[in-house]
Amino acid sequence: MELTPTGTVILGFLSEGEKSGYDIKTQVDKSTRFFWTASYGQIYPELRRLKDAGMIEEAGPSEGERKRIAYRLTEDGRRTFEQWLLAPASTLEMRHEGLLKLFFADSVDTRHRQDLISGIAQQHREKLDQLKAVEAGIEQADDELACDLVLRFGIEFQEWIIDWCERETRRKEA
Amino acid sequence: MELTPTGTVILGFLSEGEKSGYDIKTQVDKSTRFFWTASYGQIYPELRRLKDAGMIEEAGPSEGERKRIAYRLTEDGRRTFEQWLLAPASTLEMRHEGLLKLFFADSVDTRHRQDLISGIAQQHREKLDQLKAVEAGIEQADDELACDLVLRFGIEFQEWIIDWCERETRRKEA
DNA sequence: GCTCCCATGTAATTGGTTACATGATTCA
DNA sequence: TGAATCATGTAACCAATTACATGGGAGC
Repeated sequence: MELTPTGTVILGFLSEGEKSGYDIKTQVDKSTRFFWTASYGQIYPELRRLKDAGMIEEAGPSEGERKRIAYRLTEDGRRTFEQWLLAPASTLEMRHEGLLKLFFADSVDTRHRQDLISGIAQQHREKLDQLKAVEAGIEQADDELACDLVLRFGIEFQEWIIDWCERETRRKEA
Repeated sequence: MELTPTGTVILGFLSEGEKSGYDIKTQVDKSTRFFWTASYGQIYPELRRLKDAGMIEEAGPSEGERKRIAYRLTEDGRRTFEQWLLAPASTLEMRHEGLLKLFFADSVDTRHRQDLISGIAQQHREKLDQLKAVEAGIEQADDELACDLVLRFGIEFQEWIIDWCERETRRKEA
C-alpha cells in the first residue's frame, strides 16, 4: 500500500513502540519538525486510515492511564515501514522566503540587502537555539543513535548557514 | 493586499521586467527552484488574481513576437513588492525524506544505515550538478548580483551537506 | 472550583501538483 | 509533414494548516 507523507512519520514513530496521536505530535515537534512536520489535522485522520488498512492496531490504554488511544504496528505495518526505509528517498523540498527575498534584492540598496542577510542569519539562529535545547534534553548525546546523529546534523547545518551569512557580511564590509 | 506565496515570486520576477507566465515558470525552474517552486497550475490563476487586484497589467506582445501575454508591475504592484521585500521573512520549511529515514534507522543494521547516508549524499550531488549547470550558463559569475549570490549559496550549501555525509562515512569506517 | 494540560477529533480553507486539453510556431 | 517547443489554461486531486469543539484529569 502507498504511504502518504504523514503516514511514513507515523509508522516511523510507532516502530519505536506504542504511541498515541498526541505522543506522535509531541515527538514530531521536538525532533523531526526541522525537516518533516505534521499537524493534528493530518495525524488523526491518517491514524484512522492506517488502522483501516491494517497497518496499525489499537493497543489500548495502559493500566491506570488516563484515557488515550495508543497504537502499535501490525506485522503488515512493520513490513511496509521497512520497505519504505530501504527504498530510495524522493521528497526533498525547501521553501525559504529569506533566500527568495535576497534573490530579488538587486533593486534595493546595499544596506537593505545586508538587512536581508542578517534576517536569514537570525532565523537560523532561532532554529539553532531550539535544536540545542533539544540536545540539552538528551542524557548523553549518543552519536551512535541515528536520531541523535540527525539532531547533530541539524545543529551543524544551522551553524553553517549562520556562518555563511557572517562571512558574506564581512566580505561586503571589506 | 495579502500576497500568496506564488504571488511573491511572480511580483519578484516582474520587478525585473515584463514577463509572461511561461517566462516566469522557465526562470523559476532554473533559479529559485531550489528554495521556492511554482507550477503552471499556480502561476496562471495567480496572474489572473494579481491582475484583478490591480498589481500587474498586460503589456501585450512585442512587435513580431509569437502570441503571448506579458505582464508588468503597476505602481501598486511595485509598492506591494517592495513592502514584502523589506518585511521580515517567515516561511522556512524543509521536507527531507532522506533525513527522516536516517532518523528512524536505529532498527536497521549499520550497513543499511550507511546506505541511507550515501543516498542523501547522492541526492545532493544531483542538485549540485544542476546548480553548477546554471552557474556555467552565466557569462561571468558576478557576486555583486544578488541572484548570483544566492546561486553561490545554493552550491556551497549542497557541498556542505555532501561533505557532512562523507565525513560521517569516514568516521564510521574508522 | 478553576486553570492548565492531556487528548481526540473535525471543518473550512489554502496551497499545491499532476495530468490533461488546446493550439500556434519553428525547424529539420 | 512531423516533431519539438512555445504558450495558456483548467480540473481533479492531494496535502496540510488553522481554528475550532469537546471533554477528562491533575493540581492548586
